[in-house]
Amino acid sequence: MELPEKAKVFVFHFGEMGSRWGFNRTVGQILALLVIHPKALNADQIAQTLSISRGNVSMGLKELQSWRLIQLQHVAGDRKDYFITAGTIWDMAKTVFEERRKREIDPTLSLLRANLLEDAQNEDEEYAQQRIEEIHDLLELLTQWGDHLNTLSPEKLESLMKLGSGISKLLDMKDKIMGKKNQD
Amino acid sequence: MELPEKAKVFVFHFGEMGSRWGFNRTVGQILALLVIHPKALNADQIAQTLSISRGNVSMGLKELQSWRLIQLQHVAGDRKDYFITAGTIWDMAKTVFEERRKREIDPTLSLLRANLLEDAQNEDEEYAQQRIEEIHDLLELLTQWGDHLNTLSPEKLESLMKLGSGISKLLDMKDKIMGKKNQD
DNA sequence: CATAATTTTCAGAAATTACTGAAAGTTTAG
DNA sequence: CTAAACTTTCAGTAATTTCTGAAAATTATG
Repeated sequence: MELPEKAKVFVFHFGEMGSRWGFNRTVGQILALLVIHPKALNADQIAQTLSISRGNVSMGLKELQSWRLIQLQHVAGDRKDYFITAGTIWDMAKTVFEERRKREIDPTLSLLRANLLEDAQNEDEEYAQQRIEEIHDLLELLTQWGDHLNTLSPEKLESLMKLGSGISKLLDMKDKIMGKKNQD
Repeated sequence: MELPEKAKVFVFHFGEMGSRWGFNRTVGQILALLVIHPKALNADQIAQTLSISRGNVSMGLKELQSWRLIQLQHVAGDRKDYFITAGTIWDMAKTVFEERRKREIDPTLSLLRANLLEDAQNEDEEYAQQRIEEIHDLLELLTQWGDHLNTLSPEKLESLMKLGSGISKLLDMKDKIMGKKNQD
């Protein structure tokens, strides 16, 4: 399957960006291909289109499934496994945020929780302790906030994001009404 | 300089997580070390403490400066360059978000902008075009939102994040008051 | 159950990324 | 200007990651 020029540019770009997004070139390319392709594709089609080995495609698809970004789709009368992207672009973005949090924040948060309670032995350790605690609190806040945002419907989330500078006014408004009860 | 056990755990963990955060092991370790160390450190101290080569430290410090996460500090009576972390943990988190956006989103946004305007030649290209456009819109929205959040004071940002599920109510409130003017 | 179709695994090869340490470059002091 | 103190660069090496392709495992068909 030969891709149109524009599609190629898109796919190669995803390949190049892949490593910055947490996966490798091939995985990036496979994802890009599935994103722009209207119909489900099987592993051989992907391998042939991207000129990569069958084994590599298998590993890439596994990786993308672990990210919950693609899903299997069976095609009637065909024994092969076909794949499509999981949900809308918006869904995928949410998933990426969640998965990245799992991989980039959760391990650190666990470690800090486990190591946080013991007290410091001297002044230097006291300082270290404090900064580690700050990191812990920040990561915890971020995590909780991410959870909350994830419970919002796409519409609400979108309208929140589109508030722009309105968010500041809204916060002021809330403070007035609530009488700054939650201030610390 | 020998680190206390707890500090070691922290530093090594940052080293291991480094690659997930967009830099390498050494850079992660140097950052962690500077975060928990109360005083500024010079390159030799860092190299010795982490048991890595002087050249590697030089490259790592350069990288961390390009991330705007550390800054030079001169120590009176000493010709060596000393380094400390740039700002509070909170400041650093903001910086990381900004820098990651630059590295992970901006290049894609540029490409999509440049490639978005031409029209599709057939049905398949039309589909690809639409999905690419969705990605473009999403990235643009994310970027703008990030910009807005960055203009908020740390206090306001924190109070926004601490709203939790209150954010949903606040949005409803706003819709009522504004008469859903901005709805699309 | 046998066999054909398909997917997965994984050892070795290739490609990429990170690190060392010595040489080159820069800055400061006298 | 010269020398000493310090930093950066970078060629070569080491470590890590990715990729291939053939063999093993799995799944479906008759």
